[in-house]
Formats: sequence, C-alpha cells, structure tokens
Amino acid sequence: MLGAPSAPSDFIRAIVAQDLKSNKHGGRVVTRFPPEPNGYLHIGHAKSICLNFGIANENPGGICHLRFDDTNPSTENVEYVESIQSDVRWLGFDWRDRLFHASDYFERLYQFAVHLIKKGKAYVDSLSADEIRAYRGTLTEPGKDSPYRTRSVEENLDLFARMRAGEFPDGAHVLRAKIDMASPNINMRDPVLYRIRRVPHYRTGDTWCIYPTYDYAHPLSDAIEGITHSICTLEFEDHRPLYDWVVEGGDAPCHPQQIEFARLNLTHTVMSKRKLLQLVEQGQVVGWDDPRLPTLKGLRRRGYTPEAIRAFCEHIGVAKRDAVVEMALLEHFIREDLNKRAPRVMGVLRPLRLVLDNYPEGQVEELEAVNNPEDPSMGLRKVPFSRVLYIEREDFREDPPKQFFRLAPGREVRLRYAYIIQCVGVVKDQRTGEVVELHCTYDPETRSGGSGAARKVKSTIHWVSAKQALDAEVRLYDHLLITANPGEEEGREFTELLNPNSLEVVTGCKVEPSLAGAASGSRYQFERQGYFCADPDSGSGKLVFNRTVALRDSWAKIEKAQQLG
RNA sequence: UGGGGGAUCGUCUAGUGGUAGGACGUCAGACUCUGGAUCUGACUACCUAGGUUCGAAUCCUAGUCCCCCAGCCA
Repeated sequence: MLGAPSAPSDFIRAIVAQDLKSNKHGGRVVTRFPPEPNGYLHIGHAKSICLNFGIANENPGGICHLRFDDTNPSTENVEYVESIQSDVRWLGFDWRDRLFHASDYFERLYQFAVHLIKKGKAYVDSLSADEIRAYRGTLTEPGKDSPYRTRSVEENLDLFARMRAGEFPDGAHVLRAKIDMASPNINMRDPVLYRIRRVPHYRTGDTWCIYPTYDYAHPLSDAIEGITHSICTLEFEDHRPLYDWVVEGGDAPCHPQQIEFARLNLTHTVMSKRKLLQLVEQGQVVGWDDPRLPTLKGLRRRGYTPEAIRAFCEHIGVAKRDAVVEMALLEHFIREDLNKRAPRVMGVLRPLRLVLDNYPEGQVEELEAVNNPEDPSMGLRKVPFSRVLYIEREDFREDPPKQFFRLAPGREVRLRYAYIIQCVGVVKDQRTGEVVELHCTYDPETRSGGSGAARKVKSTIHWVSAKQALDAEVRLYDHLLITANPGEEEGREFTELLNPNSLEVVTGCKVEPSLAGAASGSRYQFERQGYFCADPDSGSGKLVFNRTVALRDSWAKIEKAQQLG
C-alpha cells in the first residue's frame, strides 16, 4: 500500500509530506484513531479511520494506533470496545500491536499532574460546578480567579493526593490548570484537568475515583505514544492552544501536532452518537445494526461492502469547510462495487401469476443464465422454466402509459434467458377488479441462444417458475429522514422528520431456487431491481433479504415526469 | 458586542498570480436479452465591493454570510 510519490490529495497529507521533508518528527509518521467507547462507529468515523490509517499506510514505516479514549467511566463499556474493534477490522484496517487505552496511562497521567502542580501550573479548586461556571465569565466578559487559585504547592499536592485516595465526595474538588481566567479563548480559562467520579471504570475497576478530562488526557496520551500527527475534527480547533499548553506544561516526551478537518455529514440521516443512541433506545430502529442507520454495523447488515465505504471516504476528500455529502454519492459507490461482484439472480417481489397456455403441462426446462455479465469468470447457472410463472406485478399494465414497454394485453416481451411471450388474456377478481392472473403464449423459436432468438422486442422482464420458486421476505429501505438537511428545519426535532416509510417489509416474494440456503451476508443483484443482502434473520428454510440499494431506474424517472405533467 | 474557523457548479472537491478541472447528480442521445452496466454530449460555480497587476479563485483593503466555543462530555 506504499504509495508511489504523488501529489498529496488533501491538506493534511500535504502537511505530513512537508513534515517528512523537513524531518520535523525524525521521519516518523504515527497517527491514531481515538474513539471513545460510548457508542457504535458510523460512517463519519469511517472517514477518520480511512484518513488516519490511510496516511500511516501510505508512508514507509508509518503506523496508526487504535486508542480508546476511555476517560469517562459513566458512559463507556466493553460492548462498545468490542464493536469498535470489529468494525475497524471489518473496514479493512490493522493496528497490529498498537492497541491502547487512555486508561493504560492513568498512573502516568497522574504523575504528569503532580509535576504540573509542582511547577505551579495546576491547582485544586474547591468551588462547586455551578460556581466554576459563574466564575468562568461569558463569551464576551472575562472570568475571575477562583479564591482557591492561590493555594500553595504543598496544599495542592496534599489535596490532590487525597482526591485520589478517595477522601472526598464527587464534585468536592477538581484539579484545574492555572492559565488565564481572562483569556478570550474560554478553553484557556483554567480548564478542569481531573474530576472526582466514584464510578467503576470498565477496565480499571475501582482503582481510581478521579478521572482525567479529555483536554488533559488526550494530548498526553498522544505524546506518550509518540504520535506525530493528531488528527481531529473542527470543533477542537480552539482546544489546540490548550493541547499545546498541556504538552509543554507537562514536559511531555514529544509534541504531536493537532490538525483539524471537517467531519462528515450525510443527507437524509443523522450522524451524532447522541441521536443514534436515542433511536436505538427508543426502539425507533431494531438496534445499532438496523440497516437504516449509518452505523458501520447497519451498513454492513444492509449489504454495504468495506470496499465501497473506503472508496466513498477516499472520494469525499478532506477539507476544513463544513460539508453535507449527498447520500446519492454513497449509493453510487456501493452500486459500482456490487455491479462488478454481485451474482445476478431473479426474484419477484410482488408476484403476478402467469400461465403459458401453449407450453406443455408438466414440462420443465433448465435454462442457462449468466451469473454476472460484468464478469464472465463467474460462470453460468441453470434456472428452471415451466408453464406457470410469476412475474413482477409492476411489469404488467392493463392500460400501458406512453413509453411503458413491458407487458400489456396483446403485447410481446422477452422473458429473461427464456422465450418471447405474448399476453393473450387477463383474469381479474370479479369483485375488486384486481388482475390476478395473466395468460400468455410463448414462441418456441425464440428461446435464448436459439435460432429465432434474434428477434427484438421492446423489453425483457424477469420471472420465476412457480413450482420451483422459493418464498422470501424482502425488506425495502428508504431514507431514515424525509428531509436532506434536518439542521435546516427550524425548530423541528429530528424525530419529527423520521421517514415513516423507511422500512417496507414485503412478504410472499418468490425467488429462484438457486437462492436456497443463501448464507447470511451474501449479496446478490436481483435483476432489474437492485442489490440485496441475506439478512441474519434468514435461516432454517426462511429467506430474508435486505435491499442494499435499488438499481438506477430510468422508467421510474419517466413515470414521475409524466405524473408531474 | 469576545475568541477560533470557513465561503469555488445542485452536492463534494481540485486549483496557491497565467485556459476554473474532476466526481456525484441532472438532462439528452447511443447501445443493450437487466429501462441495469457501458459509451457520448450538454448543464451549472470562484460570497460582495473596491484595489494591486499585462493578468486575481489565488495578493491587499473593507464588508457580508455560515460553523464552533461559556460540560467536572469527547
């Protein structure tokens, strides 16, 4: 994966290349992906993963660490740790032996804090949370010093040791950096470094009752690991002076460079952990792996491939401006990937019975079908054909509109890999008027590959043989949200914008027999319809498919345009 | 009304003083035993106003708009 020397593709890679050239970090490139284990990874994280691991992989000797930023025991747990690891691996990245936890550094972090106190750069504050807030000032007014700011080094050392020893209740004291309460950058107004939290940590148990904050733990963890480029998102931009202050003040072994980029936003969905958690907890979706979610687990269950997600992440670029990428772009990459790889099959979602009046009763032909026209090496398969078939309801119109080329009374179409047929009769339900069965005749001369096969008809439709077809359930997914940019909807909660039709369960679908026992996770193109992925709910004779994405549908566009006038 | 960032086709993104390019999308056409795929063509952009310059998306000045920050979250 070591890239040939080429122009850096984004501003961060340009910085890395420049630093390499100037030997800023001794020729090393060490990045890290630092998730907090308090939620599942989503495609926004994938952008960061591809960036951090990508940069490491592109540079000789480069490496990317996986580090859990587990400094807040109240919200973190092993379930998240495990899911994050499996997702990073699934995406195709390898941290080798560089798996770390901020909690690995708690003792060292504590010693750095003692060092800071001794240098007079940190103090124990005994104000309440409310008081600290009040003393902080506002965006336009400076804060004022805490009365505890002038405590002696000895007293601070004593108090901090007793905080650690568990002598005080939660909230009684905090350790603060002594910087500048009048700083125009609020992050520099004596930020909290440690707080007392009598909560067991999922890794360190009850060893600690004080925990470092992100602003303190993150830069030091980076420095301890020898990170060269600490890449994070835009909202941390004005934490950078604090990042640098902590590294310098703690006399850390090296000084990683924090670089910020714009996080990924996608249309028609939500990307914040808080909102995703809300959907999961409220039961609006079936879980973190609900195929409607932009979580990696959800996308995977939906049928997305790691390759498609990586290609997407590479193509959206890395920059500093806020951006909202269209879901259509993500869909483009999964179509592109699956078009090359997914075997074709025939499946009928909404079956309409079709009888070939002139086809011999009881006869079954095994017709040859290509598995993937994009890839001849994928070979051929046999598909049974007989007198009674199912076709897609929407492939027949009793009163066909202009430009509808499919079946209609008197019309001819080709049955994919089979014969040209002509519709000679329509059977309707007496009461409802609903079409329940079609009668057609087939032309034996037109069998695919046969002598009369060259005849052109306007349309080819898919079908399954009624007797051999398998029953299946198909889950059709649509956008999670009805609007592209929920942020633009003034005063409306995202929960009000949920698409009530984001999931449509279609039962009684008929699929070709080759799909018997389709393994969970296997992906197919149902010809003329879309890409589908066998759901884990499949099994013991039951078939369930998730629609990953529909094929591009130019007829749907024509019809929509016709309806608009 | 403080501080930190950012503005280029509908969307994302290149371009760093010398022809504003790519991708997605959209529209039109070709081809097709998937109305898929593929192929062609078209579409549309430098936030505004001044200035410097032979020449400005790029440099300067003044504005405008958008995002982030007042957790003992990350």
